[in-house]
Amino acid sequence: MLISTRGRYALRFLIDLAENQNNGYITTKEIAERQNISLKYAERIFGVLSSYEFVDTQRGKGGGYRLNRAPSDYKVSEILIAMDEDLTPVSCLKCNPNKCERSQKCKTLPMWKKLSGIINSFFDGITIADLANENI
Amino acid sequence: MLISTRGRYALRFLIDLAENQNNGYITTKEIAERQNISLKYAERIFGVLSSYEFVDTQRGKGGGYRLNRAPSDYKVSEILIAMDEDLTPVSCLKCNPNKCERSQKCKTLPMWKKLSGIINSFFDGITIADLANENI
DNA sequence: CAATTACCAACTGAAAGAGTATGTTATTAA
DNA sequence: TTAATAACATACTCTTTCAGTTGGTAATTG
Repeated sequence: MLISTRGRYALRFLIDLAENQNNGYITTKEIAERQNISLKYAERIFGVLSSYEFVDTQRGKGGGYRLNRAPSDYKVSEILIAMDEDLTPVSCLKCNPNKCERSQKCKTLPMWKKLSGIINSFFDGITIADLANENI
Repeated sequence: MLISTRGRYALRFLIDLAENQNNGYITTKEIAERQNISLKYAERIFGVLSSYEFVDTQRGKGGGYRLNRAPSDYKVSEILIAMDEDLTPVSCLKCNPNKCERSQKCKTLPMWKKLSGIINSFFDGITIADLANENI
C-alpha cells in the first residue's frame, strides 16, 4: 500500500476540522466518534499533526484542535508525507542518493522516478479545501 | 510500497529475456547470475510468469524460458498485476464493490479512485520494449 | 481541587513480504 | 537406460511494518 490508514485518517481529521472551523476547538473525542475510530488511536494521529504544526492545540476544558491555516493552504502531499515519511512507490527510491549499485544502468529506475513524480504532483495539486468541497 | 520487489524482478527478467531473444531458451541460472539474485528466488518468480503464460518454457538440458510475444506486447501493468495481485494505492479500493460503509459519503474516496486510474494508465502505457530501449 | 483534554512512550498482534530449504518431475544427451 | 540438467512445487523462516492498545503524565479551566 502506498498510503497508510494513518495518512488517510489524518486527511479525514483535517477535513473534519475544516468543516467545523467556526466551532472553536474540536476535541479528539468528538472527531473520534464522528470518524468512528478509537479515542486513543485518534490521539496518536493528532499527535503527529500537532508536531508538524498542522493544527493549533489547547489543553484542558474547552480545549482541542483547530486548523491554523485556510483549508486551501493544506496540500494533501505534505500531510501524507508527514504521516508516512514519504510517498515513494518503490523501495528503490527510498534512499537518496540512490545506493543501489545498478542504478546507473537500471532499465526500470527511470520509470519508477517518473511515476514518483506523477504521484507527488497529483497530491501537490489537491488541498483539504478541495476535498471538503468534493472538488477532486 | 506500491510495487513489490517480486514485481520489479519480474520486469527485469522479461527485459533480460527481451535482450537475449535470439539465443533460444534462457535458463534461470543465467538470469539469476546476471540479475544478481538467488537461483531459488528467481525460480519462484519465473514460476509465476510461467503460470500466467508470459513465457514459454522447456525443461531439461537446453531448456529454460523465452518470451512468447513481442516485447512491445507486454504491458507493464499486466506484469505487475500478475505479481502483486493489484496496483491499488490504498486498501479502500481493494474490495470490489466497495464494502466500506462510508464509501457513499467519503470525501477522500474520489481522490483515491482518481489516483488509482492515473497509476493504471501510467503502467498501461509502458511496455517491456519501452523499458529495454530506455524509452520511458 | 476535580474534571477535562492534550500529550507521551512502550507494547502487542497480525499480516505481508523477502528469501530459503528441500524436494519432485520432465527432458535430453551420452 | 542412466546421469545430468533444468523447470516445477510447496512449505517454511525471518524480518519488517503497520494497526491499534495500554497505561500512564502534564497542562488548563471552572
